[in-house]
Formats: sequence, structure tokens, C-alpha cells
Amino acid sequence: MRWSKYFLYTLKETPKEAEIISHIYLIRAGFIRKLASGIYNYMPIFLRTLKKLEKIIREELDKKGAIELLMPVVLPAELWKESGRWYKYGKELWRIKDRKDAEFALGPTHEEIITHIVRTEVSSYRDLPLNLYQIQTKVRDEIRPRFGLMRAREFIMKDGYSFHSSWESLNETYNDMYEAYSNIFKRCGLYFKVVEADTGNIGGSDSHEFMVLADTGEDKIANCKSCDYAANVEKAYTKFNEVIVEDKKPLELIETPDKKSIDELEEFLNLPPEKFMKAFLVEDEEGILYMFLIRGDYEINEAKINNIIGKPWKMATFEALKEANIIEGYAGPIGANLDKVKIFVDYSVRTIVDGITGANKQNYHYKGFYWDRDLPENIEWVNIHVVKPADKCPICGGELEIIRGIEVGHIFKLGTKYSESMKAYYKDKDGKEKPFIMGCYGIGVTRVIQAAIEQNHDENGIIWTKELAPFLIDLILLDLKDEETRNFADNLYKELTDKGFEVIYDDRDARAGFKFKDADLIGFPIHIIIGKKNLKQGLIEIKNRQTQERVKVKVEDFWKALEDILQNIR
RNA sequence: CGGGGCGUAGCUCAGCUUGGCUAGAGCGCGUGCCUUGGGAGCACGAAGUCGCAGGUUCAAAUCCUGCCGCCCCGACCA
Repeated sequence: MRWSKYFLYTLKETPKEAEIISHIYLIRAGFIRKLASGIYNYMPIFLRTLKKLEKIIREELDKKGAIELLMPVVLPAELWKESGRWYKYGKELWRIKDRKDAEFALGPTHEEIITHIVRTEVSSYRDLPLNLYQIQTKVRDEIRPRFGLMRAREFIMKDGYSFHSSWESLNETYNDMYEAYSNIFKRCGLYFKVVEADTGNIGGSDSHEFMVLADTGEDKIANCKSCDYAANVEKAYTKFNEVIVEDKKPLELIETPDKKSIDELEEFLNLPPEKFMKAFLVEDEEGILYMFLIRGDYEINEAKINNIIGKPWKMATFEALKEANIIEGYAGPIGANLDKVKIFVDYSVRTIVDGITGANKQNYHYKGFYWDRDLPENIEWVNIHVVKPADKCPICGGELEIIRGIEVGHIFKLGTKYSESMKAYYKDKDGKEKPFIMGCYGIGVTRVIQAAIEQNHDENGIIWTKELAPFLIDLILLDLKDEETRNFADNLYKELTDKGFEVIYDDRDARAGFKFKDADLIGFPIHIIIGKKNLKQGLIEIKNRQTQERVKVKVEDFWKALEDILQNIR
């Protein structure tokens, strides 16, 4: 491709819409242009990289026997009502109406559609397992689009779904996908980590996320410094060694006038937060009241609260608390009307001895709280804390650290959640109708591209790997008015292209520095520089963008030198 | 949706506090000269409903009201 005839415009200045480096470079290097909040034009050079990534994805999935298809973006509401997600998905589901006022959604994900397809086509266990996928534009009316392609309202996703007649079969495919995803991200030159994940509103049991490690990542990961354990903080928990003492002090009512928060109490009683048990009170849409108890120094993990309650909830109302005999600011399990509130206790509470908790009496707390003596009978132990740095790993007891990551892939074992709600059955060997056991697998395709930039760049621009680079080689012609030099470069361009190299030929009428800056900014892996001065001495210059090394080679040694560099770049 | 900020040429921004002259600069774009190995220089030129609507005023980019759009921080997710 001759640059002078191509559609590619770079920017010298940083556009103000961009904050993080990968977003800035995507815009400056001419890959994307914003059309509306979270909605982008993919420019020609972006499309090249996108197609390369899609090729990698297809190759790795095809190896595992997955089959590609393509579903619509405009989806009838009917199917979403069947699964119940029409009501549960919330405002992210972009709803539209047609001219007859019939309801549709723009597809944010396609569990319902694929389930519908498979239930109408497949009726025997003999056709299972099945692993179907598509690479397609997804639409989600995100609360807050952010960071360019990182969280866009329209983006490209690879979504795959598998159907099985047994959990063993699902596990096999799940592991296949785990492997395929690992291979894909490796080929993209990404440094990533696979972490245990919460399943969110997709639902299901097991789930892993593929996280590209980056400080600008939106996700927090609890990572064990000693073993392989790594989990999204939404899912992560730490292990507490329970403490039981024989010599217990009596439970004692103490006056704590106007001291409601843990901070105030800490100061007032001069005790560390670990001595307190705090209560978090919510009620669900049916008005059922829940009390969550946790040690004073821990935060409550709302994702886990969602999982426990399983339906929408809000902070408890004054009326509900009153009915359960709970006093706001002085709340605790002791003295509450246990018929009116469900109590869940975090394992961190098992470390509290001689602790402080609310007395359900205005201006009073209890002192001398011991979990094994003072908690009511019918409580449930749960992990609802947000892990902190230096907490213990639940597997090996080593130290946890909190790191940041960009979620580029997510795999789930769905089980029968969709097949049951949508009556998707097959006939098993025994002649009985059974719901399909399902898995689902996603890759944020456009997000992967930005994550690759976030992880591979320097102060001059992007550093692409061979596999994702929009062009492998930037052939830079200087002195284009010198006929001899220009002819040489023209011929070299033809030769390189004939040999199958992807080359952009910078034949623009611009100064050297200008072209070098563009080459670095866009980040083509190899720059071949043809200039009059060097050529007169029979020399060609080759620059490796990844190492920043430049070499001058004799014209006759050129192909060998190019080969060497190709061997040595990622 | 809550909190913070922004909206003036294709891009980055100044001007607004304290209303008043023909609305400016740099980059980019066009023409010419000059230059030619790290985003050169000079000259000339084109390019603006000052986000939109209303109001106050002799007079509004500037003050007031409403709306729209965009970015950042929180809850959702590939």
C-alpha cells in the first residue's frame, strides 16, 4: 500500500477526549475516530489489525472444533422475555421498537438466540456436544462508556456457546476453550492472567476471566504471591483462622452516645477496627430484611450480596428495621427480632474476641462480644468481605496482593439456566427429555486490541507484535525527488509485496523526521529506510521498532538481514 | 443516576472575571519560495451559526434561565 494513496491520518496533538495512553495512541495514530460517546469509527488501519486478530481467534477456535455462525443484532423481545432477562437485564439492554410498535433489543450477548436456534435444530444426544461461535458487533447502553474501546457502547465480541448432554462433556469443552483462549492471547503478545470470576448476570457456576495485567485496568484481582491462586476481587476471599478463647468476659452494655460509625467508635473507645462487628442492612424487592455482619476493618462485597439475595435490593427502610427491632447506628444481632431478619455472618467475625457490636438500643453498644458464644442460632456463615492487600491466600495461606487487569475474555459454565427457562430439551439415550447443559465463552475483540496497546507501547507510540501489526513493514522513502533513490525504493516495494510481506510504502512528500515520527507512533514492527546518502554507499537501513535498534546493511545482504530481524521480533 | 469539569476554525487552546472595536493563536489545510535523517522556516490564503433555544441590554462568545453534547470519579461488564 502506498501511503500517499492510503486513508490514514495521524495527529500531532493529544485529543482531549482521551485520558489513558492506549486510547490516546489509537486516536493519534489514526486507528479510531469517535462518532458519539462509546461509539467509534474503525478506520482502515484499525480494520487491518482487527482482521488479523479475528484470524487468530478463528484459527485457535477451529482447532478445537468450534463452528462459526452469525446471528442478528436486532433481536425480538419475545426470546428475552422467555429467559426472563428482558426484565432483569436493566438499562444496558438497548431496547427499540419497530414501526408496528413491536419490541426488540439490540444484542448485548446471545444466550437466548443460540438456545433458540439449538432447541429448534437439535433433538438428540447424538448431535452433542456442539460448540458454536460468532464474531459480531454487540450493543450495550453502558452506564458510563470509558477509555475508548475499553468500555464502548458498540464493540466487537467473539461469543461462543456450547451444548452438552453431560457435565463431563461440558468440562471437556470448557478446558478446550481455556486452552484456546490462552493460545489466542499469547499470540497477541499479551501478558495475562487467568482468574476465578463471579458470574454476574449471565449466570451459571464456574467461571474464569482472562485478565491482561495493566495499571489502568478496570478490574481488581487478588493474586497470591506464593501459589497459583488468583481471583477477581468480586469473587476472592481470604481465610480466617477462627479464634476461640476459654476465658470469656461477660457481655456488657456500654454507653456510646451519638457514636454510630466505626470511625467514631474507634476513636471514642480507643480500639482498633478489628475489634468491631458492623452490620449492613438491606431489604429485597419483596421487603425481606437481611443483616450482613462483618469485622469492622473489612468492606462488604456487593457482588457477593447480589449472589446471596439473588434479586434486586436496596438499603433497609426505617420501617423494616423498626419491625425487626433494630436500631440504625446501633444495629447488631443481639436483641433483634430474628423472625423478621435473615442474618449472614462473614467468616472474619470468627476472629473477634471481646468485641464491640450494636445493642439495638439508642446510644448503646455491647462490649465483650464473642462470636462462638453470642451469635444467635440460625445464622449463615458466608464470605462477603472484600480482600485487602496482605490478606492470606485461601489455598496456600500465602500473602495476597491486589493488582489491576483488563478483562479480555470470560468463560462460564452455564449449566441449564437458559435451557430450562427456554425449554430447550434433547432426547437422551434413555429416551427422556433433558435440558441442554451449556457453557459460554466471550472475548472482547476490540478491547483486546486496545489492551495490546496498553501493554505494548513507549513514549513514541505503539509497539505492535508481528501477529497484530496492521502492516509488518513500513518502507520509508526519503529524498523522493532523487530519481535513482525513488526507483530503488519503488522496486524494493514491489519485491517485498511480491514475496508476500505486508508493506506500507511511505512515499509521501514529507520530511524525514515527519515520517519517522509517524512510523514510531503507529508502531509498525520493521522500518526499512531508503535514503540517498546511504544508498550511494550501497546501504539500506533497517529499524526494529521493538528494540529500537537500527542497522545499516549492504544492499546485497538486505534479505538476509531482514530475515534475521524477523526471527528476532515477537 | 450522584459528584467534578468542559463545549470558540478539522485538532489543541486563548478571549468570558469587569458586556463594546473587524473573534484570536499554534497545529493542520491551499499556493509559492526555501529546506531535506527525528513532527523545519518565511510569505500569502481559505476556513467560525462562539453547542442549541430563550431572556436581560443601545450592545452578548462574555451576564441570566432552560436544554443538548462530551470527558473524569462511583455502581455494571467483553
